[in-house]
Amino acid sequence: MSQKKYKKLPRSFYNRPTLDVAEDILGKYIVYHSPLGKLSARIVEVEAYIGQEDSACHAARGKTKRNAVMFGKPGIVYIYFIYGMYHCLNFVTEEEGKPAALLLRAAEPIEGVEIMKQLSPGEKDVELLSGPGKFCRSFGLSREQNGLDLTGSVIYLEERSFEIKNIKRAARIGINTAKNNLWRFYDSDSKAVSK
DNA sequence: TGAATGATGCGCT
DNA sequence: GCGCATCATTCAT
Repeated sequence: MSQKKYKKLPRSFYNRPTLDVAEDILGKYIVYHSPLGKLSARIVEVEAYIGQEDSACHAARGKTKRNAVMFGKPGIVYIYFIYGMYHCLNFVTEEEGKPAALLLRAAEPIEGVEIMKQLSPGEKDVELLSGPGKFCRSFGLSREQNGLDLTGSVIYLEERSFEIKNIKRAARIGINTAKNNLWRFYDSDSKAVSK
């Protein structure tokens, strides 16, 4: 299977202020070599969660077993279980010791669409990844993938093009505190943004 | 078409 | 126990 060699994003991409990474990550491609086959998608929506200054962040009240990877190196995957049936995928940002991450909320399916449909039966293509819980379900991600390194070969981000994005900012969804922080970033041109 | 609600497990007070 | 970085379904307007 020959194809163009794309640039895998290095750890330095994640080792920056989280809000900067949030803007830059829109339009990037996430690639996951799952047990079922290769999956990829174009990122169109993320939210920032930034440790100390953010009461809505899981890490705001200190390090625990659950949020430990947020305190570690940038460029690591943080996956947690929520509402008894869903998982959410995050990318750890900022230097080691400073807990911060980006929640991947939505993406457009690119490769492995048939596998995603198998994991999320009955969904229309554009809805397969249009929400954080749906993304993890369609990608087959769970806590077993927590802590994976984005600079490895299993899951990583790629730069594939420099297309124009129409980036909008808004308040985060499903959050009760720190509503004044407009830390949800999304591409308003995309039909795959969450509801 | 928008608001309310049930499903369901786990981490924290 | 309670609340949660969700989603699909039900019910009311």
